[in-house]
Order: sequence, then C-alpha cells, then structure tokens
Amino acid sequence: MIRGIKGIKDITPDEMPKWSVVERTAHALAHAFGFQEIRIPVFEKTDLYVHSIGGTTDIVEKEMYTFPDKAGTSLTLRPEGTAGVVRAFIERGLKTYQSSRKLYYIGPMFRHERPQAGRLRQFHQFGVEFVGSAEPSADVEVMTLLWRFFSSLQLPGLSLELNSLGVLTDRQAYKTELVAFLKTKVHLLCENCRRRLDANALRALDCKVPHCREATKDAPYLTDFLSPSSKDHFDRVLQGLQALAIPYSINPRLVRGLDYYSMTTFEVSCSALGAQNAIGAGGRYDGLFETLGGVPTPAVGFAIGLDRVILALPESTVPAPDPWVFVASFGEKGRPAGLSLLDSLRLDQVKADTDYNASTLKTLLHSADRLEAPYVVILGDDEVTNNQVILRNMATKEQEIHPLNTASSAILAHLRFRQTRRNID
RNA sequence: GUGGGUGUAGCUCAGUUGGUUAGAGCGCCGGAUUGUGGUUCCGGAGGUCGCGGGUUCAAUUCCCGUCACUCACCCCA
Repeated sequence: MIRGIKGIKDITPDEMPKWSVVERTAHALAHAFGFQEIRIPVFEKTDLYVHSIGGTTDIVEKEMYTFPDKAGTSLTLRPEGTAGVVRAFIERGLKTYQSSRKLYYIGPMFRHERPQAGRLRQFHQFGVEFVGSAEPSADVEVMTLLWRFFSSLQLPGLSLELNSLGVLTDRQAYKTELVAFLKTKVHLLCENCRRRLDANALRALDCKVPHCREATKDAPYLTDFLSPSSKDHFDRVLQGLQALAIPYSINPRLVRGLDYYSMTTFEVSCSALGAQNAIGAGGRYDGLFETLGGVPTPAVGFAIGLDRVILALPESTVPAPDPWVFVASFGEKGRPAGLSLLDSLRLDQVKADTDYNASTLKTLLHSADRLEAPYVVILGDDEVTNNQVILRNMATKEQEIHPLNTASSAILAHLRFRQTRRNID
C-alpha cells in the first residue's frame, strides 16, 4: 500500500462542513472589507522566498521544499503567501490602477517541519495584503478583519498581542543597545540565543527557554527606541483599535520570524489549541516591495492558519445540513417513476438522492436512515397505479399523500418551509 | 534536527507474570419482519497482535533494530 506523505493530511468529506463555514466566512468578510481575491502559484523561484523571508530565518534555512526543475532552476513550494502576492503585484502592475489595493488569498502552504498537533507540512492559510497605504488606519483595518473573522466563527480563548518594531533606523539603534546588554548576560543565555547575538539579536527576546527569559527580563524595550513618527504611528494604531473596541495587549517581546516586517506586528493566539497556538499573525512590511525590485510601497497584512482554526472551531458554528429527500422507489413501475421524480427534484434545486443498490422498501428505508435523510418519498407500484406518492417524515413517522404529477413542487414547498423555520429558530 | 508515548478486528480499546482455538463495545452482513428505517432478540463474517531479527522447548507478550502514528522541544500560521 502506498501511503500519503508524512504531515500531509486529507480533508475528508466528514470534515468538509467545517472547512466550508470557515472558507465562506473568509470570502464574505474579505469582500465586506473591500478586499479582492487573488490566486497565485503554489511554487515560485527559490530566490523569491530567500530574498523576502530572509536567508537566516528557520523557514529558509531548513523548512522549504526546494527542488530543481528540468532546466536546473531552483524552485520552492510556497512556505507563505505574502512574497508571491507582492511578486505578482509588481510583475502585473496592479498598483497602477489605484492608489491602494486590497487583496486576499486562500490556499495551501508548505513547510518541511516535524508534524505535531496543529502543525502540518501542507497547511492552509487565509491571508490579506493591504497595499499602498502607510496610514495607521490600514493597520487597524487589517487587524479588525482578523479579529472579526475569529469572533464570527466563535473561536474560544483568543488574545491579540501587538508590538511595534519601528523603522529600520529605530531597530538599528535599538539593536546596538540590545546586543550590548545581552553581552553582559551571555553566560546565562542558551546556545541558540548566543548564535542569535550576531545573526538576529531581536529573536533572543522571543526565546522561550526560562533562563533566557530571566536573563532578558531587564533588557531595554524596543518601544523606547521608536522615533517620534514611529511612536505616533503606533499610538494611532492603538487608538484605532480602542475606538472599535478590539481588545489587545502590547507585548514588547513580540518579534516575528520573517525578516520583512517593520513597524506594527501582531499575533492572535488561541488557548484552546495546545503548543502550536498561534492562529493568525501579521504586520507591516513597508520595505518588501523595494527588496523585490518594485517601487517603495507601504503595505500591511496577516495570515491565518486555517487548519488551526478548524481545530479550535466549536461544533455550534457548523450549520445543520440543508434538508433533503431520499427517493425510495421500487417495483416494475415504481422504479422508473422514482428516477424521473429524482430528476425533477434536482432540476428544482432540491437535494435528492436514492440508493441504487437497494430494491425493497425495507432496504431503501434502511439506506435512507443511514444517510440521515429527514424525508423519504415512497413510490411503489401501488402508488404509481393510484397516481400518488407518500412523503414520510423520518423523525416523526408522519406520512402525507401527494399527487404524483405535482410531487416535486409539493416536496419543494415542504422543505423550504422547514428551512425557513430553522433559520428563524 | 532532538526527546517522550503508542502500534492487537473497519473504529475505540482490553488481554496474555511467555503456554493449546486472542477478547469486548461500536460498526458491518443475515434472520425474526415477503410494502415501512433508526429500538429489541438471535445468528454470522472479520485478526501476518506494525515489520525484521534475537533469546526460548514455546514470543502477540521479553530484548534489539526498523517503520508508522502521536505529543513535546525547536519554529511557526
């Protein structure tokens, strides 16, 4: 037997109702906020990711699915969405149409990590990119969409944390101070953090090793090094969130793992989730367009891990399936009459099905029961002779008789009535 | 990449201090019920005990290796 690949899951029909609500909510909210969908390739030239995500990040150093094509070009399965969107944006000249443009995407991403709860090698993200505005309102709008998405799905135990990394010169000034501070504590740091001193000192703040936390407890705060304009931007972002009553907390240690972030960064975690509890995160990336060869363009966005959303999704968020009817037709005359009734129901947009392997009323009802059909149409030779059908409510066992020639519309009315009642309830 | 846990029926799991035909619940199939399902009763099918090697008179059980799954570290969504 050939098995699937480690860390790569099938989404089975049983799980699809959850995915449908989640994806429907993503599309609906993104549209409501004025974002347009974009579909970008699932693989790109490796250089795109190396240059955007950063050569010293874990993603680029050890997590990418990279392979040469037949011409020898190094290609990589996308580990995240922003780089591809920005590449498409520059390459297709999407910026020329408007002063700012808002895009979103939904699709699979790939990272070669050790799988565990909430971490897969192929996972799915819903992401948005608000391109072309440096206004704090853009940051606020993106975070609002993020927060509204989670709350409309009723995810429990959420918290939004944010921080400002400032502009490049802010970070450089801070970095000098931080490295000087860390060097006084170097004997207390873990091996990983010692390496970070040279490569990426900010990441030491994010270290989870307890004695590192202790050692960096009194480290200088990046927020104290923000230039007046960076600080003003951050303050206005906070004010915007307050005005919309979006709860947040400031986490001065929040440092994102991708190199392209600047200014605002944020992360939503979900306490219902276990170790991999980051469910959505993002930030501003004003320098990325320039890095990738475009004109300097401010932008802010987020990515949400949909597989993690599914894990945390409460049962109550998934709507009950639409009512439908099972056609139980049997006998020499009943069977063909049932087939044409099936067809007219379907033409009327009523979900209708049967079981071709069952031929007696008993086995047909048994099938209907296993398929959890709320209604069954009983149509045997006797009914055809009397030009009628029996509509059986499987829960109450009530049966009604309808004329055969108008059966389809009678059933339609019945199901519609039931559906409206359910929506009112 | 590093560590821990677990692999027995389709599913969830017992069990064997090493000993003849390896069990339960659920599910599945048939019958009681030849035009009325989900309840009940009766019967039935289904297992290389992950794979390979070792110890032993004898291994599903003990040992070693290996693979898979899983949780955690790391990292991230």
